[in-house]
Amino acid sequence: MEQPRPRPAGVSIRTVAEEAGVSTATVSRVLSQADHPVTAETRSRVLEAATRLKFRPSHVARSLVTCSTRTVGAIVHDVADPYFGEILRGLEDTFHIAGYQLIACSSDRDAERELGYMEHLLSQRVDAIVLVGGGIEDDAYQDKVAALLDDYRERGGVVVLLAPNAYDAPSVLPDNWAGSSAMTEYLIELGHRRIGLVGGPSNVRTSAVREDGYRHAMQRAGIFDPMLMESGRFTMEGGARATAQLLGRHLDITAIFAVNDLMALGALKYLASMEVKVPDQVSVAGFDDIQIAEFVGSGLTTVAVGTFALGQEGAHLVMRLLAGQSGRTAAPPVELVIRGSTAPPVATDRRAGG
Amino acid sequence: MEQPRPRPAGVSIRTVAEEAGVSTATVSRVLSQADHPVTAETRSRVLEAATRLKFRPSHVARSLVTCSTRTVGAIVHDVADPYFGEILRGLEDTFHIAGYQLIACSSDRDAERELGYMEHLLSQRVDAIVLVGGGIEDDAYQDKVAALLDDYRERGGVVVLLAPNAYDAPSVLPDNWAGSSAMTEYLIELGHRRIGLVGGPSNVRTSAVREDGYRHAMQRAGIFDPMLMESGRFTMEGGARATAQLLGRHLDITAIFAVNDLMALGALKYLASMEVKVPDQVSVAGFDDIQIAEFVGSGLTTVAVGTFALGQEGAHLVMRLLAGQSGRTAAPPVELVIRGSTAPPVATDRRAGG
DNA sequence: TCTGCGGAGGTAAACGTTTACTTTGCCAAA
DNA sequence: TTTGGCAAAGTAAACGTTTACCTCCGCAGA
Repeated sequence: MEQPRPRPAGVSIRTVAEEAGVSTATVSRVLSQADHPVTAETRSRVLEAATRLKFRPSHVARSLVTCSTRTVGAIVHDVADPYFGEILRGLEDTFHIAGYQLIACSSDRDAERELGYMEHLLSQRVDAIVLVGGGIEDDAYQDKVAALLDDYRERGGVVVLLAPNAYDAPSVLPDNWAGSSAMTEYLIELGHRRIGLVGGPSNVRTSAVREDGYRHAMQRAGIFDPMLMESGRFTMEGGARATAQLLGRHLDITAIFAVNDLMALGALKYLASMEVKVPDQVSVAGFDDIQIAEFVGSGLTTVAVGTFALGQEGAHLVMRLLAGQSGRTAAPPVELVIRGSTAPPVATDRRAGG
Repeated sequence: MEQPRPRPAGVSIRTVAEEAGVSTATVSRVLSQADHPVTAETRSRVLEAATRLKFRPSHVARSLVTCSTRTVGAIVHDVADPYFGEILRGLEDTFHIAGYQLIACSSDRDAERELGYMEHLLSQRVDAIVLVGGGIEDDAYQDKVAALLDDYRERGGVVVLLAPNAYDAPSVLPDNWAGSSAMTEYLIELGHRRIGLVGGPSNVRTSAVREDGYRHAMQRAGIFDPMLMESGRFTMEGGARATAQLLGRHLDITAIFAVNDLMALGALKYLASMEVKVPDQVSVAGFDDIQIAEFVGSGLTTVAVGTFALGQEGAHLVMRLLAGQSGRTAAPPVELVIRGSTAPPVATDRRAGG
């Protein structure tokens, strides 16, 4: 199984100690900046020996004794998805400053795979686990997750949520519901009535919450119609397909709200292929405000969740918890970003009797 | 410095051994699937005890003795950049199957930061380091990298390159030069003569290589003009800015070739804001074929490097090397992907006496 | 009956650090 | 001169595994 790598002629702390003519304790004290006093002369002797031998303390040995790996695992749905990429970057940046490493895990929204990753991370003894992707709605899976994570936290592990999840833990969650209903309201205010919703997989919580915000706003305006909803995978293909479905129903849809930017891009692509003008004939709005959103066509109207900042906040929360401080769950505000893909519907009503 | 997490009432292999009434060696043999024989009855006793105690072997202790962390570090320029995100995903997927973890490091094309990450990874005793981003052109930096990595490899570490680098190591490199010259030739064949090049940072090797392919093709056609070249950061903003510069020179540019898709998106954005029609007035081509390329407007013409596959190949190469097999450097072919953003230049020549 | 062998299990020494607990001087105060 | 205290260093026991050896036992072959 394990390829038995030949044990390298290891230069360990002991080698350095001999070279410098001191004990290993002293070397450790110098190299790990412990607060034990060491004379300047001894210190420099150690430092010199260390560089001469190209010594680099083994993080794994250190972890074993300190019970801290200074590593955190982030479980996302897909690193290749810009939304997660950006959050990851936020996490990484602030963790990096504090000397923490980040292990990225793409669960692909697959319960099996996600659990596998979690177990791996637990074995790895990561100091914390950040659940970036939304939880999956599946009882058996949720039970296992809860068992695993409860156990983990009992043993000192820290868990932080960056998306809605059935599992309860400190979190920093953008207000998906508010963003979604606000965007829907905005479209309604523009004058749209037949607003199609392009939703994500029904078993992903984030998606469900955003759909709910839409539904609420539509109902409040008295124009909700379940036929206006369609869902697909959280990808561009998924968005294109769902849009095709929606338009295929001939409901005189004048606006499409996709619950994530990638799906909105798919919608745009489909509309372009059908030669439907955006926003002249159909408005399109997304959610997330990933970086490209600003650069596609005349800009995609969307809900900014501040991906990068979200990651940073998450990392800070993790570190506060690690330091034993009580991490308060936070809910950063979301913000409507109006760009060129939305406009009032055309005044001319194609239906008889307006 | 280190927050001294209270040493958890650890359930270790010893606890399990006692619970099952066997020695730690036996527990280890059962749990690590060693080939030492164990009776079915003992095995099940151990397994039972382990689950009863929720025992999960410590990867860090195991790493200490096996000299293998089953972890590899990937240094990219930016996880939030789709190009790297996709490669990372390819790496992760195939590493995951083999039970390896991936630590993602965004160097931000900063020599200091990259070196810091490398040192961190070495301390961490990762089994391999994958350099995904192109090397930076800076002698002092390159020397340090070489010193670090040479030392690392002497001690059994594996280094793999996924982009051109001054440092020499096994690699899988898409043929950047060929792709770039092929794309330029394609634009020339379409009839374009004034083809602007939107280049990346001059100190990033990948960028330099791609620019060189362009230059070669242009010179071969006898239409090279350094004024047609402009560069910026490898981002959408960078692309937009460089495009603005280029067009500001009034060179009758009819096509723009950006050396990466993100920059091409920036170019598209700028052109849209200037109400320049693509491809009617100006053709735009990119490089990389990131996922969104297909979904922006009528599709971005680009050079596919097979990001995902590149990652997969890279991971396989790493594992071959780790297994002691000689990893042959590979150069997967690139491929022109023609989409809607390119077309022959307009026949009407605005210049007098054309 | 003896020998040898192989299966099943145990013992204990690593692996490379940190750190609680010494020890050793040295100096000031009594 | 003793005492106490403190700075600077050393000793050795962890941390949680793996694994090279060793032991024990039962059984087949001579």
